[in-house]
Amino acid sequence: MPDGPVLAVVGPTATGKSAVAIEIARRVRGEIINADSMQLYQGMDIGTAKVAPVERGGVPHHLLDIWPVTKSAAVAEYQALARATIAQVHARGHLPVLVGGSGLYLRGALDRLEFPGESPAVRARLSDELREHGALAMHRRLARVDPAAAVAILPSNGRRIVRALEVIELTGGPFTARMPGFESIYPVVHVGLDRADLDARVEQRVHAMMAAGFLDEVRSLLPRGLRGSPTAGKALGYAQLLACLDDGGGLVGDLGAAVEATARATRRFVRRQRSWFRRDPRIGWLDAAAPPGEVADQALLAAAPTLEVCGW
RNA sequence: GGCGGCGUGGCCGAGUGGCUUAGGCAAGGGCCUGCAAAGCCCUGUACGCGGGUUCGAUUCCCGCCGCCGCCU
Repeated sequence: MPDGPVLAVVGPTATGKSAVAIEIARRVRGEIINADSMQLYQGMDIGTAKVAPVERGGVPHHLLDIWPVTKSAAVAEYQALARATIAQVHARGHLPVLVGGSGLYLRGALDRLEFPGESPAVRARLSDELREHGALAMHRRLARVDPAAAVAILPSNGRRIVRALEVIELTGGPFTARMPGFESIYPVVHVGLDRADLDARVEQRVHAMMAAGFLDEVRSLLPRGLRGSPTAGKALGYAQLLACLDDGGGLVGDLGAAVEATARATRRFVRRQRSWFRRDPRIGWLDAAAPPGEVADQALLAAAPTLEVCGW
């Protein structure tokens, strides 16, 4: 008996994935599983465009608000959680609908991907060394212990060099810097959403977020340790707004400039997301400019053969 | 009308008589196995117009146009 099917709704931010996913879930008794690395955090609602409970249309949502803002995100951990959640949804006889724009998280959940271990202590030490000696020196070291990895990782990419050295030190084996092929462990239907007017929507959305109290949200996260948190504090908008606030929540920066910077950074992010998803041949793209209900119908039409094979 | 300054690639902004001609931002493309809304890489021959000087001008000279400031 094959595993149950999974529907993945992917694509760049601000494209309307959440609404479409809810429409899909309503039609097929689906349950939504978040695949957005930042919506995993508690208290980050407005800035991550998290769907409010009342707007979820009675559809169960999983893996939202599971981490405190201070926690450093971890794909491997997410992978385990996502797979466990998928199994639970299957057990209920429902369709898991994975929604999000975090490419690596999506692949971690759905694809044959295994993450080697991590050690905060080793990582911290290597990061210190990186700061002290620079990326080039670290890259030379990597070249000595794992020439293949050194070839795959650019000498300027300190972060990946550190991770490679960390894995090598932990496992004693070489670091595989190559992503495996696109091979899912479930029968997955990948639905990609995109639209031509994204830049304008991003601009609009940032302003809407500000009007909805984004700044106060960031303020409220100050005592919870948002500033200086390794992952959450670097999220789009949060980083820019944080720079405008002192530790007491007082406004010390140019808010207008921060908003513009956020919109710009988001546009750049959209480009990176497109470049990531573009090369995944499994994704079937739909124009998200149509109403969510229609897009959902199209998505289910595309998914029908796979669902049928799985006995849906 | 006079005097002075300016006019550089989408924007900002250095600079130079020739040595493929800064930099930043924006934009586009790409990479990506544990911070991934992160991190990293690649891509721009432009000097207002017309003459002149010169082997050679975006850089010097003259004129014109435009902008800015001051003066009358």
